[in-house]
Amino acid sequence: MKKIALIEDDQDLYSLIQYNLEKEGFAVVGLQTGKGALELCRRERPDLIILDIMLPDSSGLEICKALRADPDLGGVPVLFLTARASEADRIVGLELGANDYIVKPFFVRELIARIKVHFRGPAPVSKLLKCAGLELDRARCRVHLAGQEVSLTATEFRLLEFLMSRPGVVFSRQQLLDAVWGHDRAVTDRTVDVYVLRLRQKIENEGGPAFIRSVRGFGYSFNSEAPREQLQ
Amino acid sequence: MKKIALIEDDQDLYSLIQYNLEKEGFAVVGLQTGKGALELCRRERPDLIILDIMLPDSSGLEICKALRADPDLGGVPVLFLTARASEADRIVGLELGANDYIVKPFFVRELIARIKVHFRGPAPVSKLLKCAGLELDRARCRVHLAGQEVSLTATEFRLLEFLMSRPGVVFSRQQLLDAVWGHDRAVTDRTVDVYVLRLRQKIENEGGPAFIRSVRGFGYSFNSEAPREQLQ
DNA sequence: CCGGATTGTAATCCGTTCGTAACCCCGCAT
DNA sequence: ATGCGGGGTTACGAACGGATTACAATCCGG
Repeated sequence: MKKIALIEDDQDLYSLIQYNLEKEGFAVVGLQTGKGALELCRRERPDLIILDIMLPDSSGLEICKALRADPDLGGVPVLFLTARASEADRIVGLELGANDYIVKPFFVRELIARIKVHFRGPAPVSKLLKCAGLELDRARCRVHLAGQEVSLTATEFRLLEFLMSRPGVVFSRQQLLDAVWGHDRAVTDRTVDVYVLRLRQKIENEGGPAFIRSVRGFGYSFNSEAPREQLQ
Repeated sequence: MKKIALIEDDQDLYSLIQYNLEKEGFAVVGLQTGKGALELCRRERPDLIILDIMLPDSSGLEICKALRADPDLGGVPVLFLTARASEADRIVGLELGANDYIVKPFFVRELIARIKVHFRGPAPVSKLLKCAGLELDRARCRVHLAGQEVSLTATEFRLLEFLMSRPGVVFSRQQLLDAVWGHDRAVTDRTVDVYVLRLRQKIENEGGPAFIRSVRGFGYSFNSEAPREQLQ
């Protein structure tokens, strides 16, 4: 569960935001003054900080500057929430290191949506395709079968990737050629057979599940139906 | 130099934004229609995409969805620029995968500031990248192997830094050229081979770990898998 | 302005991978 | 049985992709 620090002096607004954040499943820690904000963040290590700029005892801008200077908190997204709407204010806020600048009045649900943008992470999470002991890691271009790495060639990898990304769907040889080899390439459709064979030899160690299913007269598909031992 | 794709049908607004982006040192590629936007992005590989929602021939929302589904472009920040100001519109836009949602009319300098937020690097990455005796200090631009300093040229350093910052992820030669050399430079992709070789000669003293992995048909990656002595 | 370092390209070498053709095998319909 | 259509399997030459070397162009400090 993500933890959000909320620094906002207006009691009503504080409660409103807190209520909505908690409804969304976030943990909220916060203050209605600016004084202890830095210490709070150091102690609580929030995943994101919502900062009012005009606080009675100190400026949100100062707090932001201090946060950015802190080696432990420098990477935490800061989101300004303020009534100061002028172009100059916005630019100062953003250039000071804030990740977003929201002007009051604002829509609560937009605030939530913007918070979620930061948690979506710029991390192009390595998309893993998994099925019954078979794991394909797109980012790493690697395939593991029961924990053991299987070495595939580029074409084998792309073919398996395509089939695994649409489990159960049957593709004709021509469709596979278009998708994996490319429309422009002029390749015999029997080539697909050979690659399916090569894949099977590598990932279907005998006794194991039959991952690739031949559909007579139509083509091939990745076996989504709990590909346990084929009992024929 | 960062490259920005601008999809905006209004001619005046397009020119205004283009002028200001270029003044800030960004390279701008763009279209005034939505039709070829996806192809443009696939071809140009921008670092950020500014997208109008209401285009004459297609919807920016659709383009965004397609961008997010593309494995190569899914990680590129998308910034909506639109007159649709309702709460529902904003939420749809942000939840569709946009990284920011700016309502017209807007301040040009705020747009620039928000773009820079994305380039500040969402990377709260540590200044020191380490892996099995290899240490790269971003701030000092120095590399140590088993305590000994290794002297790298600027290009070698940037290439190693990029690879080490995303261990395990495989990058095509083109991606590496875009990231390390920059989009604008016209460089053969074979050049990457040469730099990988030079790096290997400097950091892979024989008998030691194999840090850079060649992935035939795909590209190169930094070896994250506990690159201990190769036992062959 | 010189000389070394750095950068990018071209050319070569070599093992791997690719794609095809040919053949085999199986199930099915006549 | 027999022929046929479609998939499985094998083998092989061609093409590709990556490593490596050599070299020209450019940068940069003295």
